[in-house]
Amino acid sequence: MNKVDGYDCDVVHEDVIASVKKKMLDEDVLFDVSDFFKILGDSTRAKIMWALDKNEMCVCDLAVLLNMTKSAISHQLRVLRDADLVRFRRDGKMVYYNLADEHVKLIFEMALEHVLEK
Amino acid sequence: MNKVDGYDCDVVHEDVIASVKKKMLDEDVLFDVSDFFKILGDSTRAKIMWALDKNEMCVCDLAVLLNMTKSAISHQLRVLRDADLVRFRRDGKMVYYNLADEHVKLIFEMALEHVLEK
DNA sequence: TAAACATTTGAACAACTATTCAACTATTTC
DNA sequence: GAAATAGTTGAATAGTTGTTCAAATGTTTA
Repeated sequence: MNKVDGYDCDVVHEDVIASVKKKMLDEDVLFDVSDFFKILGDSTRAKIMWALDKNEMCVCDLAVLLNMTKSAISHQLRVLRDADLVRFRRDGKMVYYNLADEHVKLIFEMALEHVLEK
Repeated sequence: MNKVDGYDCDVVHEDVIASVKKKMLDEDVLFDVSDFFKILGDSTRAKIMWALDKNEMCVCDLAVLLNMTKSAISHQLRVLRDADLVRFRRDGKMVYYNLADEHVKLIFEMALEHVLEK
């Protein structure tokens, strides 16, 4: 099934492959980038990020706004925290969340433009 | 467990919730946006998009470049095609793929900036 | 037409993930 | 200190998804 080099096809454009390979980002970086997209690739987290871009909110606010349990929201906020996309501050019983990153806003807007362009 | 309105907590910032709700995007749009991110949120697809941004390539080229089977690449190319992120042209036995969207390049670069900023 | 090669596809399997539920911590207020 | 409220967490479950494998399609060439 496989060819000499372990590939299951002939190498047809070695020059292109070599040229692209040279320009390719480090594998780790590409993993980090796709991990970043993976986080925005869940609609609950996307909604949370979108909401926090408009206003600082507590867990309860987010739960009411998105019509979900506090637990579900809290789990996703943990993911966002671990990814350094949100920050939080405690005030009494409540914990208020904020966006940690301004890039996200721009990326969001650009993705939105793409989606609406159909 | 739940309160009057079916929420499991008191509504503490009704004004904020109302204000954000008004600004919130249509649910369908938010789903589309997160679906878009979901597609870039896989490292194989991210690598394919990155490679195609550098050069038009056939399935075989991509398989060799990314050290994967043609089948695996082809499956992911189908996902990218269904999402209108790549276009293809057939030339004899080979099928060449291209980026279909220029937004992606910018979004990618911005995400990269974010990732490298640590 | 048959053989060879590039690509596609469907089914199956393994790995991952989002939500639920119940139990827990932290803070305030009575 | 006890009760009430806000939030967090771990385990379990159900749903999703990426890769593999085998079989298929489409195209060229002998």
